[in-house]
Amino acid sequence: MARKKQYNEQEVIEKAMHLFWKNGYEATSVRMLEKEMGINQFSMYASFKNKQGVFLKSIECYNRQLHKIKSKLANSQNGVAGIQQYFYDFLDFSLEGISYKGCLVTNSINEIKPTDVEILEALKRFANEIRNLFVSNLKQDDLKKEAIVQKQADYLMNNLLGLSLASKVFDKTQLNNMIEITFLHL
Amino acid sequence: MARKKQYNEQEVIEKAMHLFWKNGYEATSVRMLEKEMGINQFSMYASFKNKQGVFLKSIECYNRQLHKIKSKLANSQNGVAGIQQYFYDFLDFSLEGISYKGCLVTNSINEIKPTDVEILEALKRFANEIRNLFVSNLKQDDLKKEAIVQKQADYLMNNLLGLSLASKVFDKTQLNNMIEITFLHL
DNA sequence: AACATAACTAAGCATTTGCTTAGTTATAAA
DNA sequence: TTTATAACTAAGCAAATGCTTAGTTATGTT
Repeated sequence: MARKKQYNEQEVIEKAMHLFWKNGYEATSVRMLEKEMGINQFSMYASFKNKQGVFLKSIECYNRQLHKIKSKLANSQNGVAGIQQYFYDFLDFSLEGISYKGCLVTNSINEIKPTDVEILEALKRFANEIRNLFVSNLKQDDLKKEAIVQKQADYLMNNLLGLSLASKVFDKTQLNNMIEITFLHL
Repeated sequence: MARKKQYNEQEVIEKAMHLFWKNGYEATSVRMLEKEMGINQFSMYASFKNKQGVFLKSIECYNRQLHKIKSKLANSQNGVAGIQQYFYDFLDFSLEGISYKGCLVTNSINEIKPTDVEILEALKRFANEIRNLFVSNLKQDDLKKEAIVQKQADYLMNNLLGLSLASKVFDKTQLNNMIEITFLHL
Protein backbone atom coordinates (compact mmCIF):
# COMPACT_ATOMS: atom_id res chain seq x y z
CA MET A 1 0.00 0.00 0.00
CA ALA A 2 0.94 3.60 0.31
CA ARG A 3 2.02 6.37 2.56
CA LYS A 4 -0.44 7.99 4.93
CA LYS A 5 -1.29 11.67 5.09
CA GLN A 6 1.01 13.74 7.26
CA TYR A 7 -1.76 16.16 8.10
CA ASN A 8 -5.29 16.05 9.43
CA GLU A 9 -7.78 17.50 6.96
CA GLN A 10 -10.01 18.94 9.67
CA GLU A 11 -7.06 20.65 11.32
CA VAL A 12 -5.75 22.30 8.17
CA ILE A 13 -9.23 23.36 7.08
CA GLU A 14 -9.71 25.14 10.37
CA LYS A 15 -6.62 27.19 9.61
CA ALA A 16 -7.86 27.91 6.11
CA MET A 17 -11.20 28.96 7.54
CA HIS A 18 -9.58 31.55 9.77
CA LEU A 19 -7.73 33.02 6.79
CA PHE A 20 -10.91 33.26 4.72
CA TRP A 21 -12.73 34.73 7.68
CA LYS A 22 -10.13 37.43 8.17
CA ASN A 23 -9.40 38.31 4.54
CA GLY A 24 -12.35 37.19 2.48
CA TYR A 25 -12.37 34.73 -0.40
CA GLU A 26 -10.59 36.60 -3.19
CA ALA A 27 -8.01 38.24 -0.97
CA THR A 28 -6.93 34.84 0.32
CA SER A 29 -4.47 33.41 -2.18
CA VAL A 30 -3.51 29.79 -2.57
CA ARG A 31 0.02 30.73 -1.50
CA MET A 32 -1.32 32.20 1.74
CA LEU A 33 -3.42 29.10 2.23
CA GLU A 34 -0.54 26.68 1.83
CA LYS A 35 1.56 28.71 4.23
CA GLU A 36 -1.17 28.90 6.88
CA MET A 37 -2.35 25.32 6.42
CA GLY A 38 1.23 24.10 6.50
CA ILE A 39 0.80 21.87 3.47
CA ASN A 40 1.92 21.97 -0.13
CA GLN A 41 -0.40 23.13 -2.88
CA PHE A 42 -0.38 19.64 -4.33
CA SER A 43 -1.74 18.22 -1.09
CA MET A 44 -4.32 20.99 -0.93
CA TYR A 45 -5.62 20.22 -4.38
CA ALA A 46 -5.47 16.48 -3.74
CA SER A 47 -7.58 16.83 -0.61
CA PHE A 48 -10.01 19.58 -1.62
CA LYS A 49 -9.90 19.69 -5.42
CA ASN A 50 -9.46 23.47 -5.78
CA LYS A 51 -9.64 26.78 -3.94
CA GLN A 52 -13.41 26.74 -4.05
CA GLY A 53 -13.33 23.29 -2.46
CA VAL A 54 -11.18 24.58 0.37
CA PHE A 55 -13.67 27.38 0.88
CA LEU A 56 -16.69 25.07 0.92
CA LYS A 57 -15.02 22.91 3.56
CA SER A 58 -14.19 26.08 5.46
CA ILE A 59 -17.86 26.98 5.57
CA GLU A 60 -18.63 23.54 7.00
CA CYS A 61 -15.90 24.08 9.57
CA TYR A 62 -17.29 27.52 10.41
CA ASN A 63 -20.67 25.90 10.89
CA ARG A 64 -19.17 23.40 13.31
CA GLN A 65 -17.49 26.18 15.28
CA LEU A 66 -20.79 28.01 15.38
CA HIS A 67 -22.50 24.87 16.63
CA LYS A 68 -21.82 25.72 20.25
CA ILE A 69 -23.88 28.90 20.26
CA LYS A 70 -26.37 27.51 17.76
CA SER A 71 -27.19 24.54 19.97
CA LYS A 72 -27.39 26.86 22.95
CA LEU A 73 -30.08 28.71 21.03
CA ALA A 74 -31.73 25.48 19.90
CA ASN A 75 -31.96 24.25 23.49
CA SER A 76 -33.09 27.54 24.98
CA GLN A 77 -36.68 27.55 26.15
CA ASN A 78 -36.98 31.27 26.67
CA GLY A 79 -38.22 32.38 23.26
CA VAL A 80 -37.13 35.82 22.13
CA ALA A 81 -34.67 36.21 25.00
CA GLY A 82 -32.77 33.20 23.70
CA ILE A 83 -32.49 34.80 20.28
CA GLN A 84 -31.24 38.03 21.77
CA GLN A 85 -28.62 36.06 23.65
CA TYR A 86 -27.60 34.52 20.32
CA PHE A 87 -26.92 38.01 18.96
CA TYR A 88 -24.57 38.76 21.85
CA ASP A 89 -23.00 35.32 21.55
CA PHE A 90 -22.38 35.92 17.87
CA LEU A 91 -20.57 39.17 18.57
CA ASP A 92 -18.32 37.39 21.08
CA PHE A 93 -17.79 34.60 18.60
CA SER A 94 -16.66 36.95 15.84
CA LEU A 95 -14.38 39.02 18.05
CA GLU A 96 -10.64 38.78 17.44
CA GLY A 97 -8.50 41.01 19.61
CA ILE A 98 -10.19 44.39 19.55
CA SER A 99 -11.96 44.06 16.22
CA TYR A 100 -14.87 42.07 14.89
CA LYS A 101 -14.41 39.78 11.91
CA GLY A 102 -18.13 39.59 11.16
CA CYS A 103 -19.64 36.36 9.88
CA LEU A 104 -17.54 34.32 7.44
CA VAL A 105 -20.60 33.58 5.38
CA THR A 106 -22.09 37.05 5.09
CA ASN A 107 -18.62 38.48 4.53
CA SER A 108 -18.40 36.31 1.44
CA ILE A 109 -21.81 36.97 -0.04
CA ASN A 110 -20.67 40.05 -1.95
CA GLU A 111 -17.62 38.31 -3.37
CA ILE A 112 -19.35 35.30 -4.81
CA LYS A 113 -20.25 35.65 -8.44
CA PRO A 114 -23.62 34.34 -9.62
CA THR A 115 -21.66 31.69 -11.55
CA ASP A 116 -20.40 30.10 -8.33
CA VAL A 117 -23.71 28.38 -7.84
CA GLU A 118 -22.37 25.80 -5.42
CA ILE A 119 -21.01 28.38 -3.02
CA LEU A 120 -24.09 30.56 -3.32
CA GLU A 121 -26.32 27.62 -2.43
CA ALA A 122 -24.14 26.79 0.58
CA LEU A 123 -24.48 30.36 1.80
CA LYS A 124 -28.25 30.34 1.45
CA ARG A 125 -28.51 27.01 3.24
CA PHE A 126 -26.44 28.41 6.08
CA ALA A 127 -28.66 31.48 6.42
CA ASN A 128 -31.83 29.43 6.44
CA GLU A 129 -30.50 27.11 9.13
CA ILE A 130 -30.20 30.03 11.50
CA ARG A 131 -33.53 31.42 10.41
CA ASN A 132 -35.16 28.11 11.31
CA LEU A 133 -33.73 28.33 14.81
CA PHE A 134 -35.30 31.77 15.12
CA VAL A 135 -38.63 30.39 13.94
CA SER A 136 -38.76 27.63 16.50
CA ASN A 137 -37.82 29.97 19.32
CA LEU A 138 -40.45 32.45 18.21
CA LYS A 139 -43.02 29.66 18.24
CA GLN A 140 -42.39 29.09 21.93
CA ASP A 141 -44.77 32.00 22.37
CA ASP A 142 -48.11 30.26 21.84
CA LEU A 143 -49.92 33.52 21.23
CA LYS A 144 -47.88 34.28 18.12
CA LYS A 145 -49.60 33.46 14.88
CA GLU A 146 -47.69 31.67 12.13
CA ALA A 147 -47.68 34.71 9.81
CA ILE A 148 -46.17 36.92 12.49
CA VAL A 149 -43.56 34.30 13.32
CA GLN A 150 -42.40 34.22 9.71
CA LYS A 151 -42.24 38.00 9.43
CA GLN A 152 -40.36 38.33 12.68
CA ALA A 153 -37.92 35.64 11.59
CA ASP A 154 -37.17 37.63 8.44
CA TYR A 155 -36.80 40.77 10.51
CA LEU A 156 -34.39 39.06 12.89
CA MET A 157 -32.31 37.70 10.05
CA ASN A 158 -32.03 41.20 8.67
CA ASN A 159 -30.80 42.49 11.99
CA LEU A 160 -28.30 39.65 12.32
CA LEU A 161 -26.93 40.25 8.83
CA GLY A 162 -26.74 43.93 9.63
CA LEU A 163 -24.86 43.25 12.82
CA SER A 164 -22.18 41.33 10.97
CA LEU A 165 -21.56 44.37 8.80
CA ALA A 166 -22.17 46.98 11.48
CA SER A 167 -19.63 45.38 13.80
CA LYS A 168 -16.94 46.48 11.34
CA VAL A 169 -17.98 50.11 11.23
CA PHE A 170 -19.71 51.05 14.46
CA ASP A 171 -18.53 50.96 18.07
CA LYS A 172 -19.53 48.66 20.90
CA THR A 173 -22.08 51.05 22.38
CA GLN A 174 -23.82 51.42 19.06
CA LEU A 175 -23.84 47.66 18.53
CA ASN A 176 -25.50 47.24 21.91
CA ASN A 177 -28.02 49.92 21.00
CA MET A 178 -28.86 48.05 17.83
CA ILE A 179 -29.49 44.80 19.65
CA GLU A 180 -31.45 46.49 22.41
CA ILE A 181 -33.86 48.22 20.06
CA THR A 182 -34.17 45.18 17.81
CA PHE A 183 -35.70 43.20 20.67
CA LEU A 184 -37.56 46.01 22.37
CA HIS A 185 -41.01 45.17 21.05
CA LEU A 186 -40.84 41.49 20.22
CA MET B 1 -0.76 74.74 -25.25
CA ALA B 2 -1.87 71.18 -25.44
CA ARG B 3 -4.54 68.81 -26.50
CA LYS B 4 -7.76 68.57 -24.53
CA LYS B 5 -9.23 65.46 -22.96
CA GLN B 6 -11.34 63.35 -25.24
CA TYR B 7 -13.48 62.14 -22.36
CA ASN B 8 -15.46 63.63 -19.52
CA GLU B 9 -14.17 62.49 -16.13
CA GLN B 10 -17.62 62.43 -14.56
CA GLU B 11 -19.00 60.33 -17.37
CA VAL B 12 -16.28 57.70 -17.29
CA ILE B 13 -16.35 57.51 -13.48
CA GLU B 14 -20.06 56.76 -13.63
CA LYS B 15 -19.27 53.76 -15.78
CA ALA B 16 -16.51 52.67 -13.42
CA MET B 17 -18.91 53.04 -10.51
CA HIS B 18 -21.39 50.66 -12.09
CA LEU B 19 -18.66 48.06 -12.58
CA PHE B 20 -17.53 48.32 -8.95
CA TRP B 21 -21.13 48.18 -7.82
CA LYS B 22 -21.81 45.02 -9.76
CA ASN B 23 -18.55 43.16 -9.17
CA GLY B 24 -16.97 44.61 -6.06
CA TYR B 25 -13.56 46.24 -5.74
CA GLU B 26 -11.13 43.33 -6.13
CA ALA B 27 -13.10 41.54 -8.82
CA THR B 28 -13.03 44.66 -10.97
CA SER B 29 -9.73 44.67 -12.83
CA VAL B 30 -8.05 47.64 -14.42
CA ARG B 31 -8.54 45.96 -17.82
CA MET B 32 -12.28 45.72 -17.21
CA LEU B 33 -12.28 49.34 -16.12
CA GLU B 34 -10.52 50.63 -19.21
CA LYS B 35 -12.90 48.67 -21.40
CA GLU B 36 -16.01 49.92 -19.63
CA MET B 37 -14.77 53.47 -19.21
CA GLY B 38 -13.67 53.55 -22.84
CA ILE B 39 -10.29 55.06 -22.04
CA ASN B 40 -6.74 53.78 -21.95
CA GLN B 41 -5.05 52.79 -18.72
CA PHE B 42 -2.67 55.70 -19.11
CA SER B 43 -5.55 58.17 -19.13
CA MET B 44 -7.11 56.42 -16.18
CA TYR B 45 -3.97 56.74 -14.10
CA ALA B 46 -3.42 60.30 -15.29
CA SER B 47 -6.90 61.32 -14.19
CA PHE B 48 -7.33 59.30 -11.01
CA LYS B 49 -3.81 58.28 -9.94
CA ASN B 50 -4.53 54.58 -9.39
CA LYS B 51 -7.26 51.98 -9.03
CA GLN B 52 -8.01 53.13 -5.50
CA GLY B 53 -8.42 56.65 -6.85
CA VAL B 54 -10.95 55.46 -9.38
CA PHE B 55 -12.83 53.74 -6.60
CA LEU B 56 -12.85 56.79 -4.34
CA LYS B 57 -14.27 58.90 -7.17
CA SER B 58 -16.80 56.13 -7.78
CA ILE B 59 -18.00 56.44 -4.20
CA GLU B 60 -18.46 60.18 -4.72
CA CYS B 61 -20.39 59.44 -7.89
CA TYR B 62 -22.52 56.87 -6.05
CA ASN B 63 -23.24 59.49 -3.45
CA ARG B 64 -24.39 61.92 -6.13
CA GLN B 65 -26.67 59.27 -7.63
CA LEU B 66 -28.07 58.61 -4.18
CA HIS B 67 -28.65 62.31 -3.69
CA LYS B 68 -32.12 62.14 -5.19
CA ILE B 69 -33.54 59.82 -2.55
CA LYS B 70 -31.37 61.30 0.18
CA SER B 71 -32.71 64.80 -0.40
CA LYS B 72 -36.22 63.40 -0.57
CA LEU B 73 -35.59 62.06 2.93
CA ALA B 74 -33.94 65.29 4.05
CA ASN B 75 -36.95 67.29 2.92
CA SER B 76 -39.58 64.95 4.28
CA GLN B 77 -41.47 66.28 7.27
CA ASN B 78 -43.13 63.04 8.23
CA GLY B 79 -40.59 61.62 10.66
CA VAL B 80 -40.31 57.85 10.77
CA ALA B 81 -42.54 57.40 7.72
CA GLY B 82 -40.01 59.31 5.65
CA ILE B 83 -37.26 56.98 6.78
CA GLN B 84 -39.33 53.94 5.92
CA GLN B 85 -39.89 55.40 2.47
CA TYR B 86 -36.11 55.75 2.17
CA PHE B 87 -35.77 52.01 2.74
CA TYR B 88 -38.14 51.28 -0.13
CA ASP B 89 -36.47 53.92 -2.29
CA PHE B 90 -33.09 52.34 -1.62
CA LEU B 91 -34.33 48.94 -2.77
CA ASP B 92 -35.60 50.49 -6.01
CA PHE B 93 -32.34 52.34 -6.41
CA SER B 94 -30.25 49.19 -6.10
CA LEU B 95 -32.41 47.10 -8.39
CA GLU B 96 -30.95 46.04 -11.73
CA GLY B 97 -33.13 43.82 -13.84
CA ILE B 98 -34.48 41.19 -11.50
CA SER B 99 -31.69 41.27 -8.94
CA TYR B 100 -30.50 43.69 -6.30
CA LYS B 101 -26.95 45.00 -6.36
CA GLY B 102 -27.04 46.14 -2.74
CA CYS B 103 -25.21 49.28 -1.70
CA LEU B 104 -21.85 49.97 -3.38
CA VAL B 105 -20.40 51.12 -0.09
CA THR B 106 -21.53 48.29 2.17
CA ASN B 107 -20.67 45.80 -0.56
CA SER B 108 -17.10 47.04 -0.33
CA ILE B 109 -16.68 47.12 3.42
CA ASN B 110 -15.58 43.50 3.63
CA GLU B 111 -13.06 43.85 0.84
CA ILE B 112 -11.22 46.84 2.18
CA LYS B 113 -8.15 45.95 4.20
CA PRO B 114 -7.42 47.93 7.36
CA THR B 115 -4.42 49.35 5.51
CA ASP B 116 -6.63 51.16 3.00
CA VAL B 117 -7.32 53.88 5.54
CA GLU B 118 -8.47 56.40 2.98
CA ILE B 119 -11.17 54.13 1.59
CA LEU B 120 -12.25 52.98 5.05
CA GLU B 121 -12.69 56.59 6.16
CA ALA B 122 -14.74 57.38 3.05
CA LEU B 123 -17.01 54.45 3.82
CA LYS B 124 -17.53 55.54 7.41
CA ARG B 125 -18.24 59.11 6.35
CA PHE B 126 -20.83 57.83 3.91
CA ALA B 127 -22.56 55.73 6.57
CA ASN B 128 -22.67 58.59 9.04
CA GLU B 129 -24.18 60.95 6.48
CA ILE B 130 -27.18 58.69 6.17
CA ARG B 131 -27.33 58.15 9.90
CA ASN B 132 -27.52 61.92 10.39
CA LEU B 133 -30.52 62.09 8.08
CA PHE B 134 -32.19 59.44 10.22
CA VAL B 135 -31.43 61.45 13.35
CA SER B 136 -33.01 64.63 12.08
CA ASN B 137 -36.11 62.82 10.90
CA LEU B 138 -36.41 61.05 14.24
CA LYS B 139 -36.18 64.43 15.99
CA GLN B 140 -39.28 65.59 14.17
CA ASP B 141 -41.10 63.73 16.91
CA ASP B 142 -40.84 66.23 19.77
CA LEU B 143 -41.65 63.62 22.38
CA LYS B 144 -38.54 61.60 21.59
CA LYS B 145 -35.65 62.13 23.94
CA GLU B 146 -32.14 62.58 22.58
CA ALA B 147 -30.91 59.25 23.95
CA ILE B 148 -33.73 57.36 22.26
CA VAL B 149 -33.13 59.18 19.01
CA GLN B 150 -29.49 58.09 18.98
CA LYS B 151 -30.34 54.47 19.79
CA GLN B 152 -33.03 54.33 17.14
CA ALA B 153 -30.67 55.85 14.59
CA ASP B 154 -28.17 53.06 15.29
CA TYR B 155 -30.96 50.52 15.04
CA LEU B 156 -32.12 51.92 11.71
CA MET B 157 -28.61 51.90 10.31
CA ASN B 158 -28.31 48.26 11.28
CA ASN B 159 -31.51 47.46 9.44
CA LEU B 160 -30.40 49.41 6.38
CA LEU B 161 -27.04 47.64 6.28
CA GLY B 162 -28.85 44.36 6.72
CA LEU B 163 -31.18 45.15 3.85
CA SER B 164 -28.28 45.70 1.47
CA LEU B 165 -27.06 42.19 2.25
CA ALA B 166 -30.47 40.58 2.61
CA SER B 167 -31.56 41.82 -0.80
CA LYS B 168 -29.02 39.43 -2.31
CA VAL B 169 -30.24 36.36 -0.47
CA PHE B 170 -33.92 36.76 0.37
CA ASP B 171 -36.96 37.30 -1.82
CA LYS B 172 -39.10 40.38 -2.27
CA THR B 173 -41.78 39.27 0.21
CA GLN B 174 -39.20 38.69 2.89
CA LEU B 175 -37.57 42.06 2.23
CA ASN B 176 -40.96 43.72 2.65
CA ASN B 177 -41.48 41.78 5.87
CA MET B 178 -38.17 43.04 7.18
CA ILE B 179 -39.01 46.66 6.48
CA GLU B 180 -42.53 46.31 7.86
CA ILE B 181 -41.40 44.90 11.20
CA THR B 182 -38.47 47.30 11.45
CA PHE B 183 -40.87 50.26 11.56
CA LEU B 184 -43.72 48.59 13.45
CA HIS B 185 -42.98 50.10 16.84
CA LEU B 186 -41.08 53.27 16.08
C1' DA C 1 4.04 78.16 -39.71
C1' DA C 2 6.57 76.67 -35.81
C1' DC C 3 6.60 75.35 -31.18
C1' DA C 4 5.54 73.78 -26.58
C1' DT C 5 2.80 70.75 -24.11
C1' DA C 6 -0.66 67.78 -22.64
C1' DA C 7 -3.45 63.75 -24.22
C1' DC C 8 -3.14 59.93 -26.40
C1' DT C 9 -1.58 54.71 -28.10
C1' DA C 10 0.37 50.42 -27.43
C1' DA C 11 3.65 47.66 -25.73
C1' DG C 12 5.81 45.88 -21.77
C1' DC C 13 7.20 45.63 -16.81
C1' DA C 14 7.51 42.66 -12.54
C1' DT C 15 4.51 40.23 -9.60
C1' DT C 16 0.83 37.34 -8.41
C1' DT C 17 -2.88 34.42 -9.57
C1' DG C 18 -4.92 29.35 -9.57
C1' DC C 19 -3.40 25.09 -10.87
C1' DT C 20 -0.29 21.13 -12.87
C1' DT C 21 3.42 18.18 -13.72
C1' DA C 22 7.61 15.52 -13.21
C1' DG C 23 10.08 13.27 -10.03
C1' DT C 24 11.04 11.49 -5.08
C1' DT C 25 9.89 9.28 -0.61
C1' DA C 26 7.44 6.60 2.67
C1' DT C 27 4.46 2.73 3.79
C1' DA C 28 1.81 -1.47 3.88
C1' DA C 29 0.71 -5.73 1.60
C1' DA C 30 2.75 -9.73 -0.91
C1' DT D 1 12.72 -7.95 0.86
C1' DT D 2 10.49 -6.62 -2.90
C1' DT D 3 6.92 -3.96 -4.97
C1' DA D 4 2.85 -1.27 -5.83
C1' DT D 5 0.90 2.91 -4.62
C1' DA D 6 -0.34 6.99 -2.50
C1' DA D 7 1.69 11.19 -0.33
C1' DC D 8 4.95 14.14 -0.75
C1' DT D 9 8.48 18.16 -2.83
C1' DA D 10 9.58 21.69 -5.78
C1' DA D 11 9.62 23.67 -9.97
C1' DG D 12 7.01 25.64 -13.53
C1' DC D 13 2.84 26.78 -16.43
C1' DA D 14 -0.17 30.29 -18.77
C1' DA D 15 -2.97 33.93 -17.63
C1' DA D 16 -4.12 37.99 -15.11
C1' DT D 17 -2.89 41.58 -11.92
C1' DG D 18 -1.75 46.87 -11.11
C1' DC D 19 1.08 50.08 -13.07
C1' DT D 20 4.80 52.39 -16.23
C1' DT D 21 7.30 53.83 -20.09
C1' DA D 22 8.60 55.19 -24.74
C1' DG D 23 6.90 57.20 -28.51
C1' DT D 24 3.04 59.61 -31.34
C1' DT D 25 -0.72 62.92 -32.16
C1' DA D 26 -3.44 66.84 -31.56
C1' DT D 27 -4.11 71.69 -30.17
C1' DG D 28 -3.77 76.48 -28.37
C1' DT D 29 -0.18 80.14 -28.27
C1' DT D 30 3.38 82.68 -30.22
